[in-house]
Parts: sequence; structure tokens; C-alpha cells
Amino acid sequence: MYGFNAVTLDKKGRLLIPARYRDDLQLQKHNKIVITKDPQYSSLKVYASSEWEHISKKLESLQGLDPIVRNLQWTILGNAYECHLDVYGRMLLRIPTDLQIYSEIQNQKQIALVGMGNKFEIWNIKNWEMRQTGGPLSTEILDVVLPESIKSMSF
Amino acid sequence: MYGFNAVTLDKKGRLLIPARYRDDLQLQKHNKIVITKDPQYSSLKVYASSEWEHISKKLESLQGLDPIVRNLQWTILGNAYECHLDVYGRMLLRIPTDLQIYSEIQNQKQIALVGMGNKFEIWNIKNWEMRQTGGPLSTEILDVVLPESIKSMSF
DNA sequence: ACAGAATCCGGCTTACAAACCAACTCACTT
DNA sequence: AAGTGAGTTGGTTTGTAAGCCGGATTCTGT
Repeated sequence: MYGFNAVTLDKKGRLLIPARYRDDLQLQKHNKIVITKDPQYSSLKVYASSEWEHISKKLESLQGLDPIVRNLQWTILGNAYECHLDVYGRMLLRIPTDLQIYSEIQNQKQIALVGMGNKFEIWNIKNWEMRQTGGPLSTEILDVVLPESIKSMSF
Repeated sequence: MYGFNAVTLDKKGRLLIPARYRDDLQLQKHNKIVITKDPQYSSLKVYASSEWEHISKKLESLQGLDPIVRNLQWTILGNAYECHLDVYGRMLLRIPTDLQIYSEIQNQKQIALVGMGNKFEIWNIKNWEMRQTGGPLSTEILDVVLPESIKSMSF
């Protein structure tokens, strides 16, 4: 499940997950997904439940004395919410208000869905476009030195 | 499959790939190809699905907290689209509008196809010619220090 | 506690775009 | 020169998504 998709919220605030994403998420079994904050950018990350199991277990197992690790745990685990899809693959945007504010999508009609393989991301569409036009390799300044324990992790 | 080919983009945004490219991509298994942005230049890259599997898995597994890695993931994974061959085995690619804009091929009749062995690239024909003659491109490589994890990768 | 109101949620419909298919042309081969 | 395969184009079909509607459920105020 890759690629960008602009998605509209209906009047009820529901978000339809495009069919090609749905199929790849293996949502047949339980229509359950987990949505949480991106620890670095103003966006949200959405995982199929199986993928979430994997990530959360790994995060939990990290030793919690390192302040960077604690911050990651707080951000990712502490802001994770389960969502369910209806039979048409619609997700009611009952994303908690603080997550909506965090990702700057409150009251936005158009939202960007970006498939990244094992997950997808939700962006304010303007922010996503700015990322795209800002130059493919433009860097953000990462002012912390990552501890070894999370060097091998991908979220 | 190497070398340059001039090809036309039809009114529906479709691009017919000459048979010799198709034959060399080893598409026997799944008639599936992936088209995505080139992270460094205003051009597009087309991979056979087997090659794509390899690249995407590797990219997904990289340290997702490094901003350069994330930019690469966004550009390559977040803009990847699947295409299929038609029933007669012809490669008629529908290029998404945003990719047409990125590669500056929108409303261009003549497009450059450049075979690069296990993949091929799609260029605005003027940009390709300028590349050949050393002229300026609208997008230049950004001077960043690549993390070790992607130094050994080829896209 | 009950009635009215507001919100929630599933189903249905319609419009549209993408995938499919068929027909025609061109070029190359034998 | 005729036949075959490749390239081109446009029409048709089908699947998807977005809006709409109405029943259900929860909430609120009296």
C-alpha cells in the first residue's frame, strides 16, 4: 500500500479509506486499526492492528531510563487510539481533538493519505504539499543523538 | 534494456512502453510494475515488481527517525503507484497527475524513456537533453551528507 | 422519567473516473 | 505483397467514492 491520495471528509466527518489501501491492510479479519502521533512531524500514523502489535511490543521492551526513549514511548504509546471501520471501509473521524490539532486537520475538508507500505500517514494536505515541494532531500535538523537501542527501529 | 527512446504521452495521460523494455523487465511472474518519483531529479522511475519489493522492503526497514531517511521514504514510497499490463501484454501506463507535474511531462507530446538495466526512467525530453549536454536542470542534487544506512543503496 | 432533540451509523444512489476491450493503422518480416 | 505483431486511439463497462437519507441511539432538559 503505497502512494498519495487526497481524501475528503463527508458531512458527518467520516473518512473513506480508498479500496486499494483497504485491501493491503489485511483488514478482513478485524476491522481494527490504530492511530497515533508521529513523534517528529505534525502528522498522524495509522497501523493495521497486526503491525501495531509488533511496534508497540518492541517499544515497550526498550529500557525506559533514556529520556529520548521515554519521549518516544509517551508520544507513540500514550497517544494511540483504536479505530474501527464500517462495512464500507469508512472511518469515523473520531480522532481525539488533540490529535486533530497536532496534525492540523481539524475542520479540513481535504486530507492527505500517504501509503508507506506497512503503515500510512495522515497529513494536512497543505503541509504534505510543502514537504513535497521543499526539495526531495531537504533536511530537518535532528538535534538529538539517538540511543543505540532505537537505531535499528522503524516506526 | 538500455538506451534512450522518445515516446508519446496520449490525451488520457497514458504512456505506451515499447515492447523491448517490457521484455527485458522479466515481468513473467506478476504483470505488475511500480512507478515513483526520483528522489534527486525531476524524473520518474519505473521498476518491475520484483525489483520494487527489494527496494521498498529495504527502505521501510531503515531507521525511520533520521530526517534524510524519512525524506527518502516519503518521496519514494509515498509517491509509488502500481500499474498493470493489459490483456495483450501491452504496457500502457497511466501516469498520475502529480507525477506528471513533478517530472514536468504534463501536456508534453514527446517524453524520454531511458533504460537503465533493471529499471527505466521517464524524463521531460528537454531536461534529458540538458543533462546530456551539461546544462542546468530545474532540480539539482542537494548537498547533504547521507547517513551510512543508505550509502550502499541503489534506487 | 420521559419527550424532544441532536447525533450517530448503516444503507442506497448517482456521478465519475479508471480499467477494459475492440478496432484500426503502421511497420517489419518472410 | 500478405500476414503478424506492435502501437494507437476511442468507446464501453465496471467499480469506487461521495452525497444523501432515514432509522436508531444517545443526550439533554424539564
